[in-house]
Amino acid sequence: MTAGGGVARVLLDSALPQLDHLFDYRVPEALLGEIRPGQRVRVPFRSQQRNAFGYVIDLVAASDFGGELHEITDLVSTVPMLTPQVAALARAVADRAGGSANDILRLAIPARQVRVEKKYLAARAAAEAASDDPAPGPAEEAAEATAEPEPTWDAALDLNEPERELAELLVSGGRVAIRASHGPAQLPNGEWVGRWAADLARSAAAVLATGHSCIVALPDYRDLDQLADALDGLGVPEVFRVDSRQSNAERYERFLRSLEPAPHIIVGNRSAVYAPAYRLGAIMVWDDGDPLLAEPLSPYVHARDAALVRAQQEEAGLVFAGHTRSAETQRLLDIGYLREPAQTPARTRVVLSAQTQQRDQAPGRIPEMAIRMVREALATGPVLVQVAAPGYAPVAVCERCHERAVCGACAGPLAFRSQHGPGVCRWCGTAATRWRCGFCQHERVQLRGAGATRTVEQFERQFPGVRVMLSDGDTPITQVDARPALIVATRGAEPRAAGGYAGVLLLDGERMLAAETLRVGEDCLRWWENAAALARPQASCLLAGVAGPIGQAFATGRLEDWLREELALRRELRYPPAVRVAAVTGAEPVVRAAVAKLEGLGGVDVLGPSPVAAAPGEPAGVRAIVRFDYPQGAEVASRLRGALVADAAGSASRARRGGNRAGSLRLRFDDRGVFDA
DNA sequence: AGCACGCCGACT
DNA sequence: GTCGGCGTGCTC
Repeated sequence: MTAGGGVARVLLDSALPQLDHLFDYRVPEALLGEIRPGQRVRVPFRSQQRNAFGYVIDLVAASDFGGELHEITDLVSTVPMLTPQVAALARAVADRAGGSANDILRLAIPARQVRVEKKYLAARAAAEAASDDPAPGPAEEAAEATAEPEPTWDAALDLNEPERELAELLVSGGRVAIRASHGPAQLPNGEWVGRWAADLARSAAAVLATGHSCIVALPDYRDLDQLADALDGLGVPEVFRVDSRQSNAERYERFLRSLEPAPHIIVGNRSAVYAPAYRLGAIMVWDDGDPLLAEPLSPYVHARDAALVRAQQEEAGLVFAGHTRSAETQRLLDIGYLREPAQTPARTRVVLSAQTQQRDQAPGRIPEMAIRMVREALATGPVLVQVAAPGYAPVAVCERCHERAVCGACAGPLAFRSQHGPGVCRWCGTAATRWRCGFCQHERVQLRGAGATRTVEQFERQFPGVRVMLSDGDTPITQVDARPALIVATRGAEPRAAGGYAGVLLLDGERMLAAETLRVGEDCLRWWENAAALARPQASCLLAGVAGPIGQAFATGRLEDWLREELALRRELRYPPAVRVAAVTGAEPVVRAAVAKLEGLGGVDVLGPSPVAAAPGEPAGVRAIVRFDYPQGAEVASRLRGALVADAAGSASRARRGGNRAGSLRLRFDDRGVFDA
């Protein structure tokens, strides 16, 4: 607009959905040539006096905004913190999930630390002054990116042929699902990690060796530790760790270094998928079925989905690796979006003992076959015993025939407080005062599932003189040594053993399978498989009390057989991941208005709205669940987002009168627990 | 979020 | 005629 003056398109820091678009500002004379895309700026907003912060997304010659432009007030920092790739990613991911780009940027960009930044910039300036050939700054990335990639680190290590081939496939945009090998691996410093970590580290290193960056996202810090140690063992430089345990200063320093135009490896938790990466070659996600990879903050985007979007946008490779496979990953394999490389991963021998359990009459007793296995294994090393997490309701079975006790009215699960008292149906609430087994007419139930502490006591009695340790959520153990011992662990809290376990016993499979969730089967396979992977190569893993297709799938390792059946069922019933879902919550009229916007869209159906319990500090509202086919995703998200923006306008005045803004519209896409109680 | 604008009822 | 209630909508 102004002659000679550039126009900056700015994304403001604001959680308001109405402000989630670009605003144009004039670049003042004093800042001409200084302002670059990605920088943080201060701008006047809604009056000349009040200010807002934001990121410069683009610089253009003229604005197509009708009104008069204000001028940028200040340049906050010369560092272009928001790379064009991350900006595009935030926009696309937010659009897909009905959220604001700002919500994603909060995960992508750490809080600025002025001291850290000054120190970093000073060190860089000094390095440039000392060298004839100044290192290019982040701003020159675009120019640099057109040059041929030059490996900064050539593996002095012995990357073998399959690893190099995989890396080549990935950096040219290949997408794969990998079942990782079971068993342990020893690092040069003598430490033991999972073999999966050593293998994944080599794959990431192979990507780096091609001159590309690689991002690896893992669910929790224990996984992260193993991968970071494995990379360290390989002597890979330029590994940046991103996790929630770092101090703000540390995190910001890593972030600044990852903005530099040099290939690097990012190892981090779910938000690592948003990290800046020079010349991104591949994104790897470990164990994508782990709920920790689902972001708990709005717009609740799962790292898997963000990785899918980012790999597509940057034409980077994509790896979903794990001992097991999520239904989502299986679906992507089935539709041909992912490929499975030809390989036969090492796998622990699995044995089922369902029959033994059936004959075992005493409640809560450890099956005879399991006792034998544990005794033999204890002769050579530590033995892992996996039990259900505390808080799991005990399973009620017929005392005589061991069939599950179900409600006479609706066949739902019965909850018993004691062996003798009456049961209550967890689905329909009917009290089963005179329960009778539907198979053998016996009248008494037995409660299965003892809890970790009781299991410890049982093993202490059964194996006098043997060390018995407990690792649970409250007091987790990370690692145990190679000496014989019994380690009782709640699922997910299993320590790893130096050299691997001599035996693994999965004790509460039946009880875990009784959880009333859509994903119970997938979750169980993941818990069992991850425990089995902790065994040493010659050892075996015994799963007690589980038969049927899921037991077979686990015993043979052919998880895909079970997953395909499961997916077929979900397709039939329109459950995710066969379809996508969005939960629409708020006051009834608001939810109805939002859902009404979807009328006439094919491939979309709506469940509800139905009342939901009042959240703390909120009045009871309603929730509708929208189910839609994948191709409708963009349209559904944009229409619901439209309803959200409209509601936000009204909600301000409602809040002034009513006191709070309760009842305003909330959206949540692809919530894995949306169908669970 | 705040703040201006604008459209109805009650007043000097 | 004008003042001011608050619902509606915009913020470059």
